[in-house]
Amino acid sequence: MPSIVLVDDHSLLRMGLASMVESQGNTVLFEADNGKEFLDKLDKHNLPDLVLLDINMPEMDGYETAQWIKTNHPEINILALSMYDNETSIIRMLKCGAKGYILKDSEPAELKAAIEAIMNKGFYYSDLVSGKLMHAINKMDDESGDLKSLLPLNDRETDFLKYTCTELTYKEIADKMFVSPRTIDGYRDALFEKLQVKTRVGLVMYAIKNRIVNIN
Amino acid sequence: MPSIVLVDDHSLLRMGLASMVESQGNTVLFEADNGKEFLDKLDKHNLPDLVLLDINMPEMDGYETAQWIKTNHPEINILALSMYDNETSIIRMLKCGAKGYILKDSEPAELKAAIEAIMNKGFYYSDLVSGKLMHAINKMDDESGDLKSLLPLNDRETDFLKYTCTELTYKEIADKMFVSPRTIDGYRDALFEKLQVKTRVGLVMYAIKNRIVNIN
DNA sequence: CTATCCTACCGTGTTTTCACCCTTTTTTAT
DNA sequence: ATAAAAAAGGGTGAAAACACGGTAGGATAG
Repeated sequence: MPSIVLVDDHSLLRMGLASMVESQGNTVLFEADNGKEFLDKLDKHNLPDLVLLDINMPEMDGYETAQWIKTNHPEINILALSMYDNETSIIRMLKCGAKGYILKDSEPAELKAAIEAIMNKGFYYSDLVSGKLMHAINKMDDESGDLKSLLPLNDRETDFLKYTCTELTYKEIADKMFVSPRTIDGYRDALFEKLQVKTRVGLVMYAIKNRIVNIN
Repeated sequence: MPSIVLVDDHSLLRMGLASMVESQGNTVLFEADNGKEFLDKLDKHNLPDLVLLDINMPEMDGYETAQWIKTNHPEINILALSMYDNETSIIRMLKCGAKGYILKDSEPAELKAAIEAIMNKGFYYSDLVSGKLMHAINKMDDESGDLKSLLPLNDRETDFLKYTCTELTYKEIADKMFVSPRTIDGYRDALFEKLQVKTRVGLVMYAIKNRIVNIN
C-alpha cells in the first residue's frame, strides 16, 4: 500500500485528492500547503513512497521542492501536478526529478494510472507529456544542438520581458533598466529570435504563457 | 440539511468539494461537468437548495448557467466558484444572480461560512467581493455615471480583442474581420477609451486578465 | 597571445501603431 | 417621421516598433 504525501496550497483540491487517492488503495501520510511546510512535516513522519506535488505555491514552489527532494531523498518519487500544460513547465519539472506530470483537471482514472505506473515502472508519461517532449526534442534538433528555446532567459532578459508586459515604451523601459534604448533593442531582437516571435505582442503572450509575469 | 449540487468540470476538485460539503452537514444531490449536464440532470432530481457553480466550463459556462437558473428557478441559490478574483467576473456573476462568490483556493471554513450565510441570510459577500464591489462603485462615480468599464464589449470588439493577442498587424486583422483598416482603428480607439489603456499591450493584458482570450 | 564569444551600444530606414479630426451609412428611439 | 446615436470608413502626421548591419570592450578558452 503506497504511502503518499500531498503538497498543494489549494485546500479544497487537496481534500479531493486525498479522498481520491485513498479510495484508490493508497495511504495519505500527510498533507502540506507548500514546500516549506512539507520539509517541516517530513521530519515528523516516515518517508513517503510518492509526493504529489503542485507547482505554483507560495513560500517554496514545486520546482524548488522537487530539486530538494532529488538531492536529499532521491528514493522518493515525485508526481507533478499542475494547472497548466505549457512545455517549459513540464520540461523544467522533469529536469527537477519528477517521474510524471499530470494536470489538475485530469480524470481520477489518470491519477490512478499515474500513481500505479510510477510505483511499478518508475515513471508515467501521459500522451500530453510525451507530445510536448517530442516537440521539444524536434525543436532542439532543428535549432542546431543546444535547446535555446527551453530555459533560455537570463536575468536581464527576464526583467525586460516583465516590462514588455506593461504599457511602457521601449525608451521608458531603457530608463527603468538604466541602459540605452539601443540595448533594449538588442534584448528585444534576441528574444524574438529565441522565442520565435516577431512582435511585442508575441513577447507578452510568451511571458504570460510561461508565467514570467504574474497575472492576477 | 441543505441539498447541494456541484457543477464543475474539474473532477478532482469536484470530489474535494463533495467530501467537504458533506462533512459540513449538507447533502450532495448530484454533480455535473458543466451547465448543459446540469440542466439534463435537474429533470431527474428534486430541486436543490443551492448550486455550487464554477465559471469556466466547456459547453455551457457559469454565466449562462446562472442566467438560466435565475429565470427558470429563481428559488435556487447560486454560489459562484472561481479560480480568479478579477472584478468583471465577480460583478458579472452577481448580475447573473449569484448570491455569493468564492475562490477555488478558499479555506474549507470559508466555503462553510458561505453556504451557511446563503442558506440563512440569502447572501454571502466576502471581504474580497465587498472590496471589489466598492472599487467598482467608486469607478462608476468618477467615470461620469455609467459604468463603461464593467461589461463594455460587444461581439465585434471581443473578436477584435482576440486578434490583438496575436502577432497579426491591425491591417491583417482588418482582413480577417472583413472590414477596412480604418474601422479597426476605430475599434482600437474605442477600446483604449473604454478599458483605460493606451497601447496594444494594454489591450492584450486586459484581454488576458478578463479571460477574453484563453491562455493554455 | 589572440581568436572567439558575449554584452552593450549605435545609425539608418521601413513599417506599424497611435492621435486627432472628419464624413457617410445604419440603427435606434421617440 | 425624424432626431439622435452607433458603426463604418477616411486622411494626415508623429511616435513607436521593427529590421539590418554595424562597433567597442570584457571575459574566456585554446
